[in-house]
Amino acid sequence: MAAENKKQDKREAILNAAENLFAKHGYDGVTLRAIAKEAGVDVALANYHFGPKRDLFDAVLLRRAQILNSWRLEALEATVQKAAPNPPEVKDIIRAYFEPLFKRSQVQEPGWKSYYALIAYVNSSPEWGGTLMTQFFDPMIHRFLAVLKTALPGVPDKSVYWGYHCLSGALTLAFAQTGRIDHLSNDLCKSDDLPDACDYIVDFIAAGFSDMIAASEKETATL
Amino acid sequence: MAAENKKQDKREAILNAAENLFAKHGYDGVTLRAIAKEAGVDVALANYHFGPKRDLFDAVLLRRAQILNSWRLEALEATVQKAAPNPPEVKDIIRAYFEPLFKRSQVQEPGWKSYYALIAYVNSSPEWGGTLMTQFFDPMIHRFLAVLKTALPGVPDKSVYWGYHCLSGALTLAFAQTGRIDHLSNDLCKSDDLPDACDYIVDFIAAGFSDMIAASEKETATL
DNA sequence: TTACGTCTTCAACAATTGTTGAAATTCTAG
DNA sequence: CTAGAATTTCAACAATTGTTGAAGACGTAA
Repeated sequence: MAAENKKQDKREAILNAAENLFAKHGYDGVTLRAIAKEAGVDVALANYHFGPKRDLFDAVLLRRAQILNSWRLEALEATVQKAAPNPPEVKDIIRAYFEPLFKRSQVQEPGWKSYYALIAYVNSSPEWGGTLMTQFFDPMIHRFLAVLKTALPGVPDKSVYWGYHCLSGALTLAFAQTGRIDHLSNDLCKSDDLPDACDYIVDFIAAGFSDMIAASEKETATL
Repeated sequence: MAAENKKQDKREAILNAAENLFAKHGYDGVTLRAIAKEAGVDVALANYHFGPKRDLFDAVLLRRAQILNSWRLEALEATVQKAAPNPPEVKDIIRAYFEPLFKRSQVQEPGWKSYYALIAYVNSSPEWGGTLMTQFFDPMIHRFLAVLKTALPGVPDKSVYWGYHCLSGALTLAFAQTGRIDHLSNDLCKSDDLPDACDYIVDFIAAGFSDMIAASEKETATL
């Protein structure tokens, strides 16, 4: 069985090994020899398939990026459709942003977990956070922000962007799965139980945005 | 002038260079030779003062950790005192957690900015996020959580801890100063303008916690 | 089979890594 | 000034790094 994947077997094995190791130790913390060893493959093969080390890193990032974007855009547009012609509820928009990443059955696979940890590494790296995230995820995020603004009439853009910053930070830290929240909470919270984390984070973030509406209403009332 | 700091001049120069470079490129992305060059010092000197590379990394982290903890505990206890015998407002507690890091004049120095970026790197690293952060910051954080719980009566601990997760994620991403929010917002938000970021983040996070009170009251009302 | 293009390994390269012992310099106490 | 200690540099080490060209193994179509 599974005879069809034999051809690109080792190529995929290299990507998997690289994904896992880069996520754990960062770009510079991983050697091509470590990747080759974990993939059960000679060192030179990585260079043959992907070129220099840096290109392999990009290949790992790219492999799952479009899948991720399509999951989220799909959920977002469904939310928009459902509420039309009104704008969706804030919480439904936030849910559309998180749930595809946290509640699909696939995301419990080690491959996706490694990928998430890798995204966390990239997003909080001063070296690549600005450029690589932009390159892979910006169109999806701009669509998300546009929809979010329709649900937050009268709220200044600056507040929305800083709100997104908080959202992104919470998401990034969840992706990192450092086990820190487990330790702090005496294992009341499990950082690798993504579906469970999702509900709490969505509630918290949605409340932050919803409060902006109340604040802006209060402000206009006093004018 | 400044004759007194001559003795430990180069030792400090090594710490400063290491802080700056580790923050930018991570532990494995920096060589001792790069640190020595930036410090204007021979390679061997780092080893003489700090031992192996890993110990230098710890020394960098340790140098400012206690200062940070004392700033925050000071602000927190002042908030507690002011409100006594009642628990403080949620927003005042959050403010005590953020403002010492964002609004002191010192924190605009490049040294502190590098240190913050380094904390961001450590906190979101699966390799060290669990252990190093615990080692340096846990007592302060537990005190903070204890005070926060007094302001959130009836709120389940699990919600509080996940709320802290969101808080920590937002703070960590702000520390990283990747410039991403600048780009997303067309420079409406500046990731290196920490005092400005502080107000928005505090409002957002405080709203997330405050909403827990409303949610728990609603729940008990329906019983 | 044979021949050919793709995939994989082997062996080796120049460069760089963290670390160390000895020499040179600077500081400090008497 | 002098002796001894602390600091700093110099030179070199064994190990590891990413990369490469040639040789081998594999699959496939004639």
